[in-house]
Order: sequence, then structure tokens, then C-alpha cells
Amino acid sequence: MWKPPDPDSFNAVVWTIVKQIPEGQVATYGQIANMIPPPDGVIPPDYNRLGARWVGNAMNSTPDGEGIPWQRVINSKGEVSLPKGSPGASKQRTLLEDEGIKFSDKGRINFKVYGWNGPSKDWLDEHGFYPPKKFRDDADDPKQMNLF
DNA sequence: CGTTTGACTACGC
DNA sequence: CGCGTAGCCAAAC
Repeated sequence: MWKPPDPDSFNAVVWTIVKQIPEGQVATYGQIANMIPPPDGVIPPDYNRLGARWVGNAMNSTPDGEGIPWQRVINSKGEVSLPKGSPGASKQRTLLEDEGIKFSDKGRINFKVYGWNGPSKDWLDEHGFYPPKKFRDDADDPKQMNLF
């Protein structure tokens, strides 16, 4: 069974990945967890379920002033996952709206529009991370459109 | 110490 | 869809 190595280094890895999320896009806790290779190299079937809480923990202890876009990580339902009505929750929503992200009337973000497809393959290879789940076909990705 | 909690998620109804 | 539940584990009580 996979468990995170010492929490400090695990958090550092999470932050490294979160910093790659571009403005105006969002990732999920489970998506981040899926990118981080387990120490023993064996991926359990419910891999992202195991890591999602730890990713949440890492977000909870995000250092301020280091440019980590913590607001771009949300839960699998597309909602801000901080306690409803908390100062942090409204702050996160405001930050995302400032980046141009729109919320549905039920407070959800459409992954088809704003979901992050992960870093470039080069970056993944360089750091040894797994490619994450994609929310859109690359053909539909605005970033890939005029790549030719 | 035992219990509860938490920025989670997949799954079954 | 929404809601409840099981499973996870480090941290805080």
C-alpha cells in the first residue's frame, strides 16, 4: 500500500506540480495525486483516492508568498472544497473569477472548459511524473490549436 | 493514548 | 443528479 514519504518532501512535490497549472485553468486533488509516482513503483487500483487527501493537506499548508496558485486546485466535483462559507472559500472563488473562470449557478466549474490537461510531456519526463487525466481532447485544447 | 477530523474520491441507490 | 458510505491516514484533540 502506498503512503507518502515524509510529509515535507511530499508537500514540496505537490507544490512543484501545482505551480505548473496555468492561469485560468483548474486541476483536481486526485489528478495531482495521480501524477506523483509511488516510492515502490506499484500503482494500486484506487491510487488517486489514496493521495487526494494528502494533496488536500499539502494545499492546506501552502506557504504564502511563494507564488503557488493553490486556488487552482479543486475537488472532483468541480467545486471549491474549502468549508462552505469560510473566508478561504470565498477568497478562492474570487481569485478564480479574477482569472476569468466562470462558476455555474450551483457553484461548479466546468472541467471541459477550464480543466487542466497537465504539463508538457517534456516537463513530465524531466521530473519523472506520470501524465494526468485529461479533461479535453488535445485537439480542443486552445493551447494546441495553432501549434500546427 | 483512543477518537475525531479533514481543501478527497469512487461507487451504489 | 443528489446523498450516503466506505476507505484512506496524518494531525489535532
